[in-house]
Amino acid sequence: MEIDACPPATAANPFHQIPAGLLDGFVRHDLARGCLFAAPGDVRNQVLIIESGRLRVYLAGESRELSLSFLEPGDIYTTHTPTYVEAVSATTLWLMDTRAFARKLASDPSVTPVMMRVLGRLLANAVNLIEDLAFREVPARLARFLTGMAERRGRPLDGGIWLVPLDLGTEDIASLLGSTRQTVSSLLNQWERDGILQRQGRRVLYIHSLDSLRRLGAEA
Amino acid sequence: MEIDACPPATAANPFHQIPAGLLDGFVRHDLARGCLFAAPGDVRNQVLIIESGRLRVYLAGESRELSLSFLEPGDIYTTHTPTYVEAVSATTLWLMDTRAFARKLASDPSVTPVMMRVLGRLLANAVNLIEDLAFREVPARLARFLTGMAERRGRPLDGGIWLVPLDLGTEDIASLLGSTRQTVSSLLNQWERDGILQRQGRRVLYIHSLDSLRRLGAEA
DNA sequence: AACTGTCCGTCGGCTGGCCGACAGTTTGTC
DNA sequence: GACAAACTGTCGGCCAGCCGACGGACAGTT
Repeated sequence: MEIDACPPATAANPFHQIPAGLLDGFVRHDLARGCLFAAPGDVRNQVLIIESGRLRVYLAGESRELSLSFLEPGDIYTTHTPTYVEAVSATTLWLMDTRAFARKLASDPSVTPVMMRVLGRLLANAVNLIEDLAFREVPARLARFLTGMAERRGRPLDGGIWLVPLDLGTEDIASLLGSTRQTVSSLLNQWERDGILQRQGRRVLYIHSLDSLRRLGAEA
Repeated sequence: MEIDACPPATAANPFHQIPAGLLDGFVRHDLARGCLFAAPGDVRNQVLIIESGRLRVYLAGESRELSLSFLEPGDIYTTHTPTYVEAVSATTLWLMDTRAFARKLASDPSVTPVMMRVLGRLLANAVNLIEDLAFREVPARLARFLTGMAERRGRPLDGGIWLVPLDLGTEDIASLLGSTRQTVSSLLNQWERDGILQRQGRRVLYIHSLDSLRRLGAEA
């Protein structure tokens, strides 16, 4: 699962690496934690750039939600797509109307490659998620999610053990995988019994055999 | 299902409505029927414009394939995403390297909106497909696919009946929906027995009750 | 300590729909 | 018009995993 739930920590805020000219015409805006910023069906289409905080992009069905990605400082997104966007923590971002942005693109071609890269990355993420949903079963998705977390966030300890901070509840993980709390719960406990991993409290995960997880993730 | 398996029918080949300047720098190329044109992991990224014929864009798992879209004359695509692209029938297309195309974009800003629209449409399709896979069951997906075809391609006849050209086999439809031939076949036949629709040969579909289909598509 | 809200583990039932199999039908080709 | 190749309809077996239910563990709060 290539969901970007947990990008690598960077010392500097990547927002400040954005070329100054790009922000011309954007308006600064603050969102409180928990604020729903956009929903499918909104008339206004906007381009947004995150300065600080964290946004969650997700789809909602009858009784389930599926998270597509988490936006972090420096990320650019557009509400063109019919998704919900919600502030997971207090967030500062810069906004511009899609129409106005299109005019900006026409007048300043240097913006184009940035935009292309943004769209390309969104598209690649979406395709990866489609592959997961269409071809992989829940155990494989969970295993891939965990190995991804370990690679991005984990710290290796002695004896091939990895310490992975994990500040998501069972339900949150399930929502990232397009599965349910119960299924994820029983898989995690099964693997704990198998000695593949170990949960420590609610925020920390020890992975004893990353290889086993990789094998599980490659299956099906 | 908003998959663009079937863009709006136009009397003339839509390829010839493409502004002449857009093709500058592209190279004409012919593909035989069945030819695999691109696969994930290819180093070359290309932009392609279809002149005639038909291409299928798809993902492949262990033993199943999922079609993302069928490309028809006038369509533009880019192999940026890790997908397979295959000629379903003999196809003539115009190619350009992504790098070169980026330079073209920079020098001729009028191309940008076209490209943005292409990427935006791909992204919207992908998100819709994710929603379908995550939240909707096969009957709802099929119903939405059919109503989409009717809206885009269909012609209303007398008595609320719609004539919808449909040159896809059962298997093709199933692959667009992430389902199987058997399931789609039995659903279509069930609905035919219910009087909702009627298949005429392999290329034409009559929809007697678009409302029923809409209701089926809204379910789950 | 009792009360309450939130989260986790586990079980059994139920079902959507995948899969294999096979027969029947249409289409294309020589 | 005959033969192959490709497509379609249908059935039954089977299983991943959703869903509801319930009890236990851990906070807080009074």
